[in-house]
Amino acid sequence: MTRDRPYSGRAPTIRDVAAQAGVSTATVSNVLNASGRASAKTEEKVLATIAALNFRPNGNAASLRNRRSRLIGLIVPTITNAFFAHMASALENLAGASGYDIVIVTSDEDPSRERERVLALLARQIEGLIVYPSADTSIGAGLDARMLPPSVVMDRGLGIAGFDTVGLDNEAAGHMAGRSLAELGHRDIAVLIPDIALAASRDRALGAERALREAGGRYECRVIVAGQTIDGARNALEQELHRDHRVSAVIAATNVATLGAIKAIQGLQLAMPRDISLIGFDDFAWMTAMRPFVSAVAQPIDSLASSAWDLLMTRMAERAANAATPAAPQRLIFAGELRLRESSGRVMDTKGRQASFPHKA
Amino acid sequence: MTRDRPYSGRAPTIRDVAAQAGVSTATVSNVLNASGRASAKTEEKVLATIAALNFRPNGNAASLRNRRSRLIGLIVPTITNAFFAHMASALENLAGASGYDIVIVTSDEDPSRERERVLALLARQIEGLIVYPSADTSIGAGLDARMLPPSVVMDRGLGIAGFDTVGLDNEAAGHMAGRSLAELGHRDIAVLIPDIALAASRDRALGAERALREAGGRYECRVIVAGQTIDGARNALEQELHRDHRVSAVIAATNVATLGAIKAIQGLQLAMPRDISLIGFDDFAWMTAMRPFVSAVAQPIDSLASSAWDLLMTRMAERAANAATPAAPQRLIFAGELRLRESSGRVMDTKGRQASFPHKA
DNA sequence: TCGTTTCTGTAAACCGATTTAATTGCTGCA
DNA sequence: TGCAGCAATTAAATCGGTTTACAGAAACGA
Repeated sequence: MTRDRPYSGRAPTIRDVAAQAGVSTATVSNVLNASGRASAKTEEKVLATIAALNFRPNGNAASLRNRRSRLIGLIVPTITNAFFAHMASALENLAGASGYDIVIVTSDEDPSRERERVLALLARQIEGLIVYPSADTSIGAGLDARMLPPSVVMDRGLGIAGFDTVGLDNEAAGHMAGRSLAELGHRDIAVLIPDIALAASRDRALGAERALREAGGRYECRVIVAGQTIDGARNALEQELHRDHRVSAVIAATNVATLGAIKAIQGLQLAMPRDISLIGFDDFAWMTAMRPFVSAVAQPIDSLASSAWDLLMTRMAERAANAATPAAPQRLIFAGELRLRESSGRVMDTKGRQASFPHKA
Repeated sequence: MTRDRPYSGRAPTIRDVAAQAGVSTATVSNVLNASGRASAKTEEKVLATIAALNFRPNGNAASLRNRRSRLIGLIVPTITNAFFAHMASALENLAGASGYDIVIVTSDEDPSRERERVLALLARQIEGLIVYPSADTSIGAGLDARMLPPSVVMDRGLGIAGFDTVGLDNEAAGHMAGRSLAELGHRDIAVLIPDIALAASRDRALGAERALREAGGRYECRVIVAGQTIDGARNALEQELHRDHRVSAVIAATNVATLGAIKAIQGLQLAMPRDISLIGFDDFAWMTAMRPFVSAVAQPIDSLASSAWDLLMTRMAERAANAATPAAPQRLIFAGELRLRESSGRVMDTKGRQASFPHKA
């Protein structure tokens, strides 16, 4: 035998509690919601039966009646990327403090999957949505603001009209990295980005290029589109470094690209910053666990999260108040922070490096 | 002006569709659920109005009536730990394939918070639960199997009675690492674990010690309890290495501890594996991005996830069938895989290392 | 031709909570 | 004594779907 009673049919409902306590369901509901409508004596009695029956209200039923799910959707490309994991965690904390739950879903960078996931969230009656869109042009492959609850778009889709937006100043962040390298004498830079179609990536590359341009003289800024995987980034950079021996510095525009770049550089037996400099993006613990410590542009995750949250709450309040004229969509842009460490340094001549390539060219 | 219509009151319901299409709600429901009960002509008509009104069913209402939420809860200590993020991702994929959604909540290693989160999940009528408990003795600080939907306990709580369990063979995994080090001649080993109260940690340490014991002769296996943070692990190991100069190898029992250990070793200017050997746990991309590549015991995340999922589905089917005598709880244990890389090597005498400590002792 | 299936379709109950409007029973006061 | 005012309580409607039980019509078999 495994348990005293097999599985005791249904969970108790508010009706069971009411019957047992000898009151109406309305009264039970009142004490549940602490509306102060019940007398102390009744309240005590009801509370006692609730405890005795081990009753817990069915949130779905309440949600149906209330039209309030206390649920916020968060859609990210993948939760295995540390940046999104940290963002999710920050948002979860903010949500918890306001009595909301967050349901995280992943799009795998696929707009049609994103659409499907968003639709699933809608069916669950989410009250708000925070999205890292997988494409810049729309949420969920063309879902309209009218079909969505209050939503804020993060980072990538800075251009999607009609939505509040929060993100990094990507152009400036790229510029920061580029300028730092330019000041160290680098004029031949490769920028590793996941996807040319993503404005965030593109802007980081554009910023880097502007920095080189502003430095004056000749320069070459090679943008390498490397996909969303570590190995993709690694292979793309390895090929590039084989092809062009003049590249003396790399900017990796995401944390995934940063890892790929490091692997490529290690694999080629190049030393940072002697043979090649690297500035990565996002800043996680492993970046200061390896030698050399890797320089990187950090995103202010907590600020991004809390302003996204505030924006969302404001918008939800507005809609709840049934505002006739909603405020114009806001756009909050945060600066990245360049954390200069050991992987980026003064440019050296690259003869030594060329010698280390055993191939014909 | 912002939009043509302000915010058009309520979303359309199945009643709106029924009225507009000139049928009953039952018929609409039938075509929604493709029960084949409607004629082709009616179905077409209904589908057309659904599209015209942009109707999407309220999942909460369906869920209330069906007693099926298609929701599975997953509770992990923190989603920012790469191991849990990967586990969550694997589970999400499995769930998606079966038409379930997963809602991930975090306990922050705090049993009372865990309880609160589980209760919130219950209120949302989850049909199943997968838990990495924050303490070994129970789920949600004492929640009883009778109060929970079908649940599987992961890894840490291998001892919680009455639940299906899947996890790593922690003792064997620790033994693997310990034996490898013993074969390389190490006899003084430190094992960095997050928490002595967690059986998983303890077992890894115990396994390591057994390996040393079996190697014969004198040995010292020092278990260092270092908490759940990278810096905690780092500080604890730094202190230990200062205190005891004979320690020639470290086993870091989690990925967090591994990162902390690397930082400590780097900070002390020790070289791996010359001055000290390291075997970490869990295996993520950054472990092969740094030099030396770090040796580690990898967990078979996909196998763990899919057997947890299968177990859960089986149990849910059993309960749905209202089985009088549920099958006895299962316990699935998987072997870890030791990936020997560069951070662990033959023991050397430690004179050189002692010289690198500038302190008095 | 009549009884029996088979198809389509619907009215109404139902899931489990919340909320509104009404009711009951007191207390207080003129 | 009569009635307003208030506190405590409840019956019933409601949220938006699904499902059951039943009805009418068409098809079928003998």
